[in-house]
Amino acid sequence: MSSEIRRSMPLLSISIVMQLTDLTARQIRYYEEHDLIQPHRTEGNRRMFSLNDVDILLEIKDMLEQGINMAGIKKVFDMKNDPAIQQASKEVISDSDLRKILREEMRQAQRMQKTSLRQGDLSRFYQ
Amino acid sequence: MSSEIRRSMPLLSISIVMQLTDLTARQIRYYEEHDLIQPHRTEGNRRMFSLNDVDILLEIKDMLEQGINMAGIKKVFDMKNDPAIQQASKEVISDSDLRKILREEMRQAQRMQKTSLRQGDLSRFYQ
DNA sequence: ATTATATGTTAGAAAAACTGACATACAGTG
DNA sequence: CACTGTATGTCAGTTTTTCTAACATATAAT
Repeated sequence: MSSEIRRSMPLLSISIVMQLTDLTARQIRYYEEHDLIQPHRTEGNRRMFSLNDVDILLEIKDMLEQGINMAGIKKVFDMKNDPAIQQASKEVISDSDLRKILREEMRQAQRMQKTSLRQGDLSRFYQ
Repeated sequence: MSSEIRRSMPLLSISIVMQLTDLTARQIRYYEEHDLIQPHRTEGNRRMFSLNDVDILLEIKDMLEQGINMAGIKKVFDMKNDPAIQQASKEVISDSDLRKILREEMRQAQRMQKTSLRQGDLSRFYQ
């Protein structure tokens, strides 16, 4: 999809992403360390972020504020990328893991709603 | 207009603008020197460009390739910003200046067409 | 032949970003 | 209560990026 290509263009330096997300450089790098984002690198090894990355960072921020930890956030993103898990089909996640995630999601249900809204926050920056 | 605000947000470093426009840093700074763009500055004095700036740079590039010089480009932008000149009304530009510009525009008419298209080139980067 | 224009190149300085290490607040657990 | 793990702060030393200013140069205009 060409719109994916656009939104995934690595145009933004870390300082701009800090402003856009209100996260510290430390936090952004930490989330990368945990594989939640994979910013592009320049020849000189500087991180370059796409608008997609910024969206993801805003989601991470919201979920953290809701008390979900890295592991939980990772699972949530995994679920997004693989709808199969929603059918509880061939997923490689243990039953206890799955129950844990679902329980968490239940408990945070209303606030998750707020998260979904928050996701759209960045739309004002492109188009 | 809020869409103006979006497109005028200074998000891009000069190296990214170089990639996007295929201009050198020297060229970009030279055009700024001639007041064709006014990039924002960080606290540390680094230039930060908006998508609008990039569009303008692409227009400058096209016009230069068509043989229009800085002065001509300046006038073209002035005309854009002040539609009054199109009516040849209260403009502060001398008659000879005006004739010169118009002659230039005539001669480059077909290619100016191409320029207008070129302006839209960047649309693929936002939305 | 001279001048002006647009751009290249270089040097030295300053800002921004990187990694890695150590510090710490807070939550959860035995 | 002491202990541990998690997410983040902070600092040091280094590298990359960007800045200005100056000088060089090719091409076009006079």
